[in-house]
Amino acid sequence: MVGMTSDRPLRADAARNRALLLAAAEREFAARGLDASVADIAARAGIGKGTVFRHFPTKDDLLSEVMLDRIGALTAAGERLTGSGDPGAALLEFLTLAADRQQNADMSVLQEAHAVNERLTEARGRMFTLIETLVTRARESGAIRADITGTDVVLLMCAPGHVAGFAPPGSSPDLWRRYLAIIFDGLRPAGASPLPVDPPRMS
Amino acid sequence: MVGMTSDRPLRADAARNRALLLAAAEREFAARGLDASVADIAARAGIGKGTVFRHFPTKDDLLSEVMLDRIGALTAAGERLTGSGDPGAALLEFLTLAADRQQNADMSVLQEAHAVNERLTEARGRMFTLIETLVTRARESGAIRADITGTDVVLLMCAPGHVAGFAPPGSSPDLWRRYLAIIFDGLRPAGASPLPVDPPRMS
DNA sequence: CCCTAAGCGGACCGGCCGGTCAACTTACTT
DNA sequence: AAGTAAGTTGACCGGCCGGTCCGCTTAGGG
Repeated sequence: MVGMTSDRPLRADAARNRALLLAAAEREFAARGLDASVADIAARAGIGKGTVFRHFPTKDDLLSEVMLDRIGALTAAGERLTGSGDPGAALLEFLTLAADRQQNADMSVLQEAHAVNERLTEARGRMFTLIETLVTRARESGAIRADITGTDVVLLMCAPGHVAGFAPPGSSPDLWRRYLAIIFDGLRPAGASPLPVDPPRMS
Repeated sequence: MVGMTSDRPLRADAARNRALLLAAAEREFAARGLDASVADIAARAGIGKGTVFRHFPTKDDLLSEVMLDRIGALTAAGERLTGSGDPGAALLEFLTLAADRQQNADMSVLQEAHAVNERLTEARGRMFTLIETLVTRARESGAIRADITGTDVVLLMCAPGHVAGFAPPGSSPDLWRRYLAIIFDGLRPAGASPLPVDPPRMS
């Protein structure tokens, strides 16, 4: 019996604290990346540090759970787009959703993938498959150039948020949209120059 | 008398150690970013940790010196390109040099600019001016679209290395060239879509 | 209402890291 | 060759962080 998670239902206060904790962790990781400390997360949630470790045996487990939520939501939204009549617009919409996450560049934490949590890698795989589908359709419809692969898009999807993160503090919180537009233009067939290196293969 | 650095010439062994230290720091920062520890840098250089702090009062000062070297070399190379007859190619060549730095994504450390070292901000400013020049000429020659500013390029210049850094371990060390080509295509006039947000203003 | 197990929390531990220091070594001067 | 200032070094310090633990609180069933 490996992997059984639900022994019994959570007590009411525990469930509330767990939700507070996850929300706080999401905000804290978004703001400070992997350097966010467990103590700070606990403080932001208004609970004790020990309680964090009661809910998640490890900081990495907490991070995994947060990422799982995000990836799940993004994948679900993306899957709803696969039926769109305009594959190019669908891919752009998906990338917009992916880069949005309140202009944080931390979704990239996903890609580092230190925690090899089983459920997380599975969710990752599901999202990669989705992206492959969106990219294939966009490619076949002529919306993006022929030599772009799903892996390319996986690697590029967090770049707008990351790039915009370097802007000086006063800048528009929507700046990532500017760089998404530029990068997506680079994926279009118009005026495409030949690409010098083969795309990587994802594990 | 503020800013006088050269009281007297360094002793021979001290000069040698300083060079070893800077080389080791460059490699270590490139490999592990800001998380590189002073002890590891010292070990890589084959010197004691105390010696590091004799040469640089602070880890940030050491980092600043390394960045200063890099920015200086890159700026010098870039200034040699401003005379080129093909402004578009000159900009692309500059971006290639910038992203190259052995495919490390850590040049971005520059942009975070925690250390407000006076010389470093000056070097930064000189490089920004250079980039502005290269971009203006490329824009006026029609090599890149009209709505791209120097600031855009400053923010985008490290993206290829950063993006390629997420690729699985076995990938080509030249993968950044692929993403530089894609992003640069996004800067070209052909098939450009209107940009949704104004560019930021650099301090 | 009361009992108990589930949940909570903060003091505590070991390890790491940036930075200091005083004892030791070594390159240059005369 | 000898003196000395410059340079080196590793033990050491304080602070932070992930993770543990045990005494306390409280939800919720009977």
